[in-house]
Amino acid sequence: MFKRQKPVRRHFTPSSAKGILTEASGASFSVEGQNPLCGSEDYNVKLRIKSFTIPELFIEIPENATVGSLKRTVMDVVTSIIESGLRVGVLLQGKSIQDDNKTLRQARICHGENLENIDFTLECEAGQNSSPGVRIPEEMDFHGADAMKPLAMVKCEEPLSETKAGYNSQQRVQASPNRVQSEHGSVHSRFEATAHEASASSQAIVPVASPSSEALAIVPVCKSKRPVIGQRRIRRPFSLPEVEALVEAVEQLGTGRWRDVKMLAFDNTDHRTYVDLKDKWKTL
DNA sequence: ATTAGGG
DNA sequence: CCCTAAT
Repeated sequence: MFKRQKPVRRHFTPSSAKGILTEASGASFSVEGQNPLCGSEDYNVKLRIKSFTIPELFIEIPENATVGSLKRTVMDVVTSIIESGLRVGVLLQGKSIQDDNKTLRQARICHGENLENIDFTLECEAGQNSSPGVRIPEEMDFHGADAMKPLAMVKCEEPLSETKAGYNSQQRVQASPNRVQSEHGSVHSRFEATAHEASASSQAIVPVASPSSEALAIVPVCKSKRPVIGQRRIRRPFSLPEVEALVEAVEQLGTGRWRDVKMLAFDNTDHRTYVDLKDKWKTL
């Protein structure tokens, strides 16, 4: 007989998301110098970020997994990136601009400069500032991801430590435009996922790019959940696909077997516990 | 660790 | 979603 498998903690490591500017050929912001207001010194630099793209998402999932679980896995990765708290970084010519007090002009982000190589990066917060009210934009625009070039892969490993509490990482990721290449090798690892009969296990690895230099030391991952204990989880309304998956699972298993429902339909969805599923069913 | 319900 | 008593 087999005992029910215990829930495995999976780590989807969010690593990075890069902001790319796309416009015609790659970079996508337009810089214009105008000076509507003042004198000769007042130019406005217009930077338009059309979309944020996740450089490369590397997911390893068994062939017998369902398309739905694949989608949820991807969603989980993306969500955890956002959920973990993000900070914006600016890189010009591959160099990270650290001094927040510089004016754009001092940082050379201004009219007359070559702004073809500016990058906006999204970095995970080191866990300290988790604002309770972090919202997850349900409609973040990630299109165009396939246009990116792989940069570096980060490997996510299962922390030896047990709890999520211990990981605050500054996983930062960078993105660099296609032109920037780094010569880092890519490594990836898998997580132990428990697979069961038909249950699908999946591991997701998120790549990170380490661009130019120092700024990014990549670190494992923080389970995306903030280490802060008593933190109330952010509210994440069930999406239609989730509701459908829940309904289908309950149709098969019935009520009262939430752990199985979780395994059947949400096995790779870390943020939905069987208690959550039970609660959702209650409100349906 | 799970289930079942109230908070 | 959280908290918990009861399994």
